[in-house]
Amino acid sequence: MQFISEPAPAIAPDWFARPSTQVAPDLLGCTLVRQLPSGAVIRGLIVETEAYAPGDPACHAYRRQTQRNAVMFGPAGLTYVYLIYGIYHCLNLVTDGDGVPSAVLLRALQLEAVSAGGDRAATQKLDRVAAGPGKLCRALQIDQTLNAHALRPNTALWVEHRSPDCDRALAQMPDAITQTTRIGLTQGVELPWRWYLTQSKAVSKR
DNA sequence: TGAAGGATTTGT
DNA sequence: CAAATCCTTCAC
Repeated sequence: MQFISEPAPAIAPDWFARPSTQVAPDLLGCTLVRQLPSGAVIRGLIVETEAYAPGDPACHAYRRQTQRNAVMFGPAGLTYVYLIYGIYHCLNLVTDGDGVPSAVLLRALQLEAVSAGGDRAATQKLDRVAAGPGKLCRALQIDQTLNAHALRPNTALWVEHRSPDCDRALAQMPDAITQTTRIGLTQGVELPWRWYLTQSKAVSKR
């Protein structure tokens, strides 16, 4: 079953103004849209997310507000992009109310095939290109210059709602979404705040 | 001012 | 399992 379909309405900032643990699973099946400076557009279905919340020792904002994590304390609907291990970038979407530091990490996308044309090998390869938070940002050419970006249609980055078909399919199938623990953390390891589309071939490894 | 370490990925 | 690689954070 494929969830990719026609462009759906863009998600408004208010939609993100809920706890990250609610937004994270709801983002599955939505489409992340990146418009490059050249005007080229890359679209990908969100297939894996993680939530970070207040009181969560793994959250960058756990200790206090700093210059880096400041955007997480702000209003919902903004991006939080940071550099990890000096090599990769990670893309978060800020959630919850103003003053409540929380966000959802986008861990994997199923990229929309532009001209795959039923090529099995090409499709399999495409499934791995954005499978992981670092690879996702590499594929979409996302770096710190996109930090604190407001998600709005026809800007550099925005998110579109699930298609009606996708929404229906996820609602009908109880096991369509898997909830489990987060990856790569040293703290908050036990919290089951990672979600992914169970059947997706584009989720991150490990 | 310095040192430790990280929400990752890749190759040995 | 260790390297790559650099920015952020915290300690002194």
